[in-house]
Amino acid sequence: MNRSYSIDEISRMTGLSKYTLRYYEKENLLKNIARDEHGYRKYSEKNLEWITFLLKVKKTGMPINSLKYYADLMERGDETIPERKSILRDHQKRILQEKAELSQALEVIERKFKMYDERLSKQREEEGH
Amino acid sequence: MNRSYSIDEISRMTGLSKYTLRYYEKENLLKNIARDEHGYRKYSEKNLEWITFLLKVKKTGMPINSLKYYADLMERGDETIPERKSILRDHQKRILQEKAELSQALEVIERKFKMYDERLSKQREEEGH
DNA sequence: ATAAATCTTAGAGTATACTCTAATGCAAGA
DNA sequence: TCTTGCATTAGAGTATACTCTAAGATTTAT
Repeated sequence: MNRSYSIDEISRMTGLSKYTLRYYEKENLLKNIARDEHGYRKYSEKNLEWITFLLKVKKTGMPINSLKYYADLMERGDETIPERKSILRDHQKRILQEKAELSQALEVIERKFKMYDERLSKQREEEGH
Repeated sequence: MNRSYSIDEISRMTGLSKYTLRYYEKENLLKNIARDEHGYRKYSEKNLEWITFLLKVKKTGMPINSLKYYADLMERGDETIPERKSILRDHQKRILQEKAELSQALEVIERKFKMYDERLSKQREEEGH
């Protein structure tokens, strides 16, 4: 099972437009995409896995530039693993900070809800008298 | 204590540049900012509170347009509280989704770490023999 | 007195990440 | 055969959110 996927299949599977897939390739975020005898892109399982990983990380705020750098490291082989780990560790930290930020925002919103509910019930009281 | 703050003080307190503070005002995200006798902005505590709230929410992904709409609702008075609550509820949902996204990303990154560590220890084994 | 801070409007510039068009051409399916 | 899908390059357009400049004017601080 060494199956490959067309750009349209990958587009549907990842939610990225074909434009974006070609753009990522041009920007060197996606490398080593095979071609069939007519020059059509043939994405491998490995390609798909990388895209999936990339999207997960990108969605959590890693900019394309950093991902490009990471992709370059991957291409350079296993001796770059320590540096890749270090990039991921940094991103991990940012994710944790971001989670803290989100929790704080949830608290702030909860407080607003309470404030609004108090105001609304006061209004109803006044109407009742 | 009805103290007010200059644009420079607010800038330092919020981390927003003066440009951005003026820009937010122009975009109607910030309203009812008083002026002194020379036309200088005098931010009230209320203004500051709103900016703080706005920033917390903005940092968690609410676009300026939505915040502008929210600010408009605030201006229209208490009868818009239900709609404001609904906006905040929607944003709350997005934050929870985002938190889930972040947790998933953390897992993915953890998996990568393990993969890398295995590869590195295999390398060391091979060197050992 | 001089430098630094404030104000205004209008608009240009920057950064990121797409998104699409144009023009051209090959290939496969109904 | 005709439509649809794929390919290319180069560049324009969109959206968001700033960020800064210019030019002129007043005010405040050293």
